[in-house]
Amino acid sequence: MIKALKGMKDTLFPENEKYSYFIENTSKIVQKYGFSFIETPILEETALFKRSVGESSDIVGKEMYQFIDKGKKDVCLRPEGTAGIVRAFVEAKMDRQGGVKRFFYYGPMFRYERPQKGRLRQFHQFGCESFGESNPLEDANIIIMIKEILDFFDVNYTLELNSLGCPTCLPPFREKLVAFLETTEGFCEDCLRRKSTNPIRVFDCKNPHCQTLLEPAPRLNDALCQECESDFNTLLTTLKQAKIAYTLNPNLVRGLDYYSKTAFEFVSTDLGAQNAVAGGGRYDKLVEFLDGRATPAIGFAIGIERIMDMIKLPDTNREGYYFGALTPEAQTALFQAAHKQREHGKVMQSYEIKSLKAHLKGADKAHARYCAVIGEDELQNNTLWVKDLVEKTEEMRPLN
RNA sequence: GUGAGAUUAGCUCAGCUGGUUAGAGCACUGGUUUGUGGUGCCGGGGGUCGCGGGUUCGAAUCCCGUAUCUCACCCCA
Repeated sequence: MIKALKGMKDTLFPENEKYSYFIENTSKIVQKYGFSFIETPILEETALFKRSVGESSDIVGKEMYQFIDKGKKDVCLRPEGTAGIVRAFVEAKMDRQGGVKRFFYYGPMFRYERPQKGRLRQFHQFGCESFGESNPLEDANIIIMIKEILDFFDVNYTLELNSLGCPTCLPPFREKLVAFLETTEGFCEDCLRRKSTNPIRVFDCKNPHCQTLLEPAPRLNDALCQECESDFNTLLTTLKQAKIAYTLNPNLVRGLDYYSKTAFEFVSTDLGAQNAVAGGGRYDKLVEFLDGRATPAIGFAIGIERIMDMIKLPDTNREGYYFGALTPEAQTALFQAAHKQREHGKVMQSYEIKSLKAHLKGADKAHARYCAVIGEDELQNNTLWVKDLVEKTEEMRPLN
C-alpha cells in the first residue's frame, strides 16, 4: 500500500470542515482591516529564500525541500509565505506605486523536519503582509486583529513581544554580545554554536549554568536606538489603551533573518512543545533587500494545523433530505422526486430497497433533517411520505 | 540530525512469564411476524498480529534489522 510521505497529512473529515470554517471566518476578519487576497506560487527559486529568510537560519540551512528541476534551475518548495509575497510585490512594481498595500494568503508550506505535535513537513499557514506603513500603530492594529481572530475561535493564548532593533542598533549590539560570549568561558555546546548563527538566542538557553554566565551580558533592550525605542513604546502604549495584555520577552528572537523592530508571538499552553500559534513582526528592509524600492512592512502567519487543534466546530444541525424506496417499483418515481427536491437544497438518496425502519436509520445516520420515502401506498396515490426527524412530524405530499 | 515509546479487526484497545480455532467495545450489516430513526434484544461479516530475517518442536508474544506513527531535543507557524 502506498502511504503519504512522512510528515504529510490528508485533510479528511472532520478536519476539512474545520479548515474551511477557519479560512472563511479569518478571511472575513482580515478583510475588515483592509487586507485582500493574494496567491503566489508554491515553488520558487531557491535564491529567494536564501536571500530573504537568510542563510544562517535553520530553515534555509537544513529544512528546505530543494531540488534541481528539468531546466537545471535550483528551486524549492516555499518554507514560509512572506518571501514569495515580497517577491511578487516587487516584481509587480508595487513598491513604485507608493501608498499602503495589505494582502492575506493561505496555503501549504514545506519544511524538512522531524514531525512532532504541531509540526509537519507540509503544513498550512494563514498570513497577512502590510506594505508601506512604518507607523507603529500598524503594528498595534495587526496585533489587535490577530487577537480578534483568536478570540473569534475562542482559543487560549498569551502575547509575547520584543523589539529586535534595526540596522542602526542591532549590528553594534550583536558585536558587543559576541565579544562578551568570546571572553566568557563555560558556555554549553549549543550556545557556542548559536554564537556564530544567532547570538541573541543564547539568552533563551535552558541550561541554568549558561543563564548565570549571562547575567552580566549586554542586553538588547538597553541598546535600542532612539527611533526603535520610541516606536516600541508607542506600540506598547497603544496596546495598553486597547486593553491587550502582553508580556515582554527579551529572548524572543524570530528564526528568520529579515525581521527588525517589532517581533511578536502568540503562544498557547493548549499546544505541545510547539506552542506558537501565530508569529510575526516588522521587516522594514526586506523589500529593499529583494531589489525593490525601500518599503517598510510588517506581517505575521498563523499555523493553521496548530489553531485547528484548538478550534471546536459549532454543532451542525440536521440538514436536507434523505430519499429511499420501499419497493423496487417505487425507484423511478423516487429518483425523479429526489432530483426535483434538489432544486431546494441538499438531497441524499439511497438506492437500496429497504424497510421503512432501515431507511429511517439511514436518514438518521446521514444526519438529514427529513426522511422521504415511497412505498406501495404512495406509489398508488402518487404521493411522497415525509418525516421531519427533529419535530417527529409526518406528512403526505402530492407528487407531480 | 539525536533520544524515548508505540505498531493486533474500519476505530479504541486486551492478549500474563512463547503452546492448539487471536478476543472485547464501538462502527458496519441483517433480523426482531404485518410500513416508523437516533435509545431495547438476537445474529452476521471483517485480522497472512507493520514489513524482513533469526531463535524454537512451536512466535502476536523473545532477539536483530527496517518502515511508519507519536512525543521530546533542536527550531518554528
